[in-house]
Amino acid sequence: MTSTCIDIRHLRYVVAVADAGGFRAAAKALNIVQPAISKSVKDAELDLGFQIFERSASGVTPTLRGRGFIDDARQVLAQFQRVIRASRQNGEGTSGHVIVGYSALATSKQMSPGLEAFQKAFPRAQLEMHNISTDTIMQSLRAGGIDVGFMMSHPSVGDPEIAQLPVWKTQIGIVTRHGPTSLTVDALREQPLVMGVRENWRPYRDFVDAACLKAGFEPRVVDEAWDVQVIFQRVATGRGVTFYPMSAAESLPATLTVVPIENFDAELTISMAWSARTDTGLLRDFRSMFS
Amino acid sequence: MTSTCIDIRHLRYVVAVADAGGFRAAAKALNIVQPAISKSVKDAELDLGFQIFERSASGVTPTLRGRGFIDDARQVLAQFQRVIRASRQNGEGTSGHVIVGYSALATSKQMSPGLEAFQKAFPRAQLEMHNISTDTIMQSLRAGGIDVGFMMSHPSVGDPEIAQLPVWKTQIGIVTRHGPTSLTVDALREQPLVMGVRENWRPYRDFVDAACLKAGFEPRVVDEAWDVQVIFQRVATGRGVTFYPMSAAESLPATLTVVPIENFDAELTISMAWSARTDTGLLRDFRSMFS
DNA sequence: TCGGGTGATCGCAGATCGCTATCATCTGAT
DNA sequence: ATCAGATGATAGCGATCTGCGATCACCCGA
Repeated sequence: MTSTCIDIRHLRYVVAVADAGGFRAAAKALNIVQPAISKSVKDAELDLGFQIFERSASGVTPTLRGRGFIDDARQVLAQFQRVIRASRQNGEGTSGHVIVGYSALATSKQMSPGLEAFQKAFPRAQLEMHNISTDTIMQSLRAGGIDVGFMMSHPSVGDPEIAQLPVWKTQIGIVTRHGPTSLTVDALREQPLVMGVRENWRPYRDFVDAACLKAGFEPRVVDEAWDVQVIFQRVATGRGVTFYPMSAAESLPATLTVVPIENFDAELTISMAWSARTDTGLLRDFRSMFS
Repeated sequence: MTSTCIDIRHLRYVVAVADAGGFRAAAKALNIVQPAISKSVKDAELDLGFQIFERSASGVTPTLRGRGFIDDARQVLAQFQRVIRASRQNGEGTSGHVIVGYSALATSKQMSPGLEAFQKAFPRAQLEMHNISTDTIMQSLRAGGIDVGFMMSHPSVGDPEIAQLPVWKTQIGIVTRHGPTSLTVDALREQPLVMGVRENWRPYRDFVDAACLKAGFEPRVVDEAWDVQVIFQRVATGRGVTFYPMSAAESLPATLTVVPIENFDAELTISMAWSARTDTGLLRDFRSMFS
C-alpha cells in the first residue's frame, strides 16, 4: 500500500480525460499511452476516495462528485501554469500579471487606450495578450486560463459565471482588395464570400447569417478558413470578400480595406468578459480602465 | 539533460525553504534529507530560469524575483491542497467551499447567526472551521489557506492586502473558578494571572498590557500556556485567573465563569478579515451574512 | 586555528512512470 | 447471431526519478 499522494500530473490527466471524453483520446492528446492514464486516474480516485469517472464501453462520463473535482482541478492547473509562466517571463522587479484573451474581431484602436492606461498606472504589472477565438475565450475564462476577454457579445455566449460589459459598438463592413468607398446591399448579394469556419467562428457566423437574412439574402460562402490571417490572404488573392467590423480597420493588411455597406443594419457589440469567481484586486483595476 | 518539469513537489519545497529560512531546516520540517531539497530547488531554478534563493553560509534569503515566485507558489499550494481536501470531504452533490479561521477570542454566540444564515442560504456549500491564532490567521489569509478569519482587530495586524470589518465589540472580563459577580480593579491588581504565551498571543497580550497600564498596574503573570484549553485548565486548578472577552462566556468550561471588572476600560473589537486578492463570489456571499 | 554551521555533490536503493502486450467487455454493423 | 472495432483494465519490464547516506567545500565565530 503505497500512499501515492495526488500530484499536478494526476490533475492534468483527469482534466485531459474529461476534455477528451475518454482514456484513449486523452492519452493521444497527451502523447502518452492509455494504460498510464488508467493508472493515474485510478490512483487519484483511490486517494480522493470516490469515483471520478463512470466507465463504460463507449467512453467515460464524470460522476456528480467528479464534475466538481474536475472544475476545481481546472482552476488549480490554470493557476499553476500561469504562475510558472509568469515567473519565467517576469523581469526583475515586476509584480502582478493579467492575461487578456481577445478575439480577432475585437482587435481595434478602441482597446489601446485602456491597455496603455493600465500599463501606465501599473508599470510593474505584466500584461499578456493572447489572440484566441470567442469560444476559447469563454472556456479559458471558466478554467482560469485567462483573466479577461474581449470579444463580440451575443446571447449564445451567455453564462451566469461570466460577467460581461459592453465596451464599444461597431458596424460591420466588407473587406475587399480594390477599394470602393462603400457598397450597396445589392452589390453585396452576389459577392463570393470568404469566412471563418463555423467550428471556430460560430457566434460571428450566426450573427452574419442573421444580418444577411434581415437584408433579404443568403450569404454565398465560397471558401472557409480557420484563421483570420488566412481569410485575409484569400481575400487578397481575389477568392472573394469578407465581413469584418469597421472598428478593426487598423489591423487589416495594407492591401485590403474595409468599407461600409449602405442600408445594412449589422451593429456588433464588443464586450469585456471576466469570470465572477476569479475577480481579484489587480484585475478589477484593469477593468476600471475600460469603464 | 532531462527537462524535469516543475511539479507541486517543487513548490512545496521552495515554500518550505522560504518558511524555514534554510535548506536543512526545511528538510527537517518535511521529514526528508537536505540533499533532496537542494536538488529540487536547483531543478526549479533551472526550469524557471532564475535564482530563487541567494545562498550564503548563514542560511538563504530569497532574491527579488524569488520573493514573487514564493508568494505565488504559496497561493497555488494552498489552492491545490484545499481542492484535494474539499473533494475528499465533499459529500454527494455539494459544491462550494469556505474555510474560516477564528481566534479563540472570537468564539462567541455573535458568530453563530451568520454561520447559520450562510448554511441555510447555501446548503450545498461546505463550511470548514479552524481554530487558529491571530498571527496564523493573518498568514493563512495571505497564503490562501483560509478564506476569512475572525479575530481581534488591532493596529498591529494592519495589512494593505487584508481587508477588515469590525463585526462586534465586547468588554474584557476575568475568568475565575469561584464565581463572584464582578471584580474591582483593586481586587484584580494582585491577582496571579495565567495568560497565553506571547509568541502565539501577541496582539492580545499587548492589548491586555495596555489596558492594565491604563488602569494603573502591571499584570502579574505567574503562568503561560500555548493553548486556550490549557489556560482554562490552569485557571480551574487554581493557578490564577485570566482575562477573556465577555462575549466568549458560552465557550467556557462549566466550572469557570467570566465576570466583568468594574471601572476597567478594555473593549475588544472582533473583526472579520479576508484577503482582497482572493475575494471570490461565494466568499462575498458569506461576508454579506455578517454585515 | 578549529569546531559548528551552511549548502552542494556523488553513488546507490527503492519507488514511480510510461511502454508493450494482452485481456475482458461492450457496441454496432453485417 | 456474429464478428470487427471500440472501450478501459491489467501485468511485466525498463528507464527515470526521488530520497538517503556519506562526503565535500565553504564561511563564520570562538
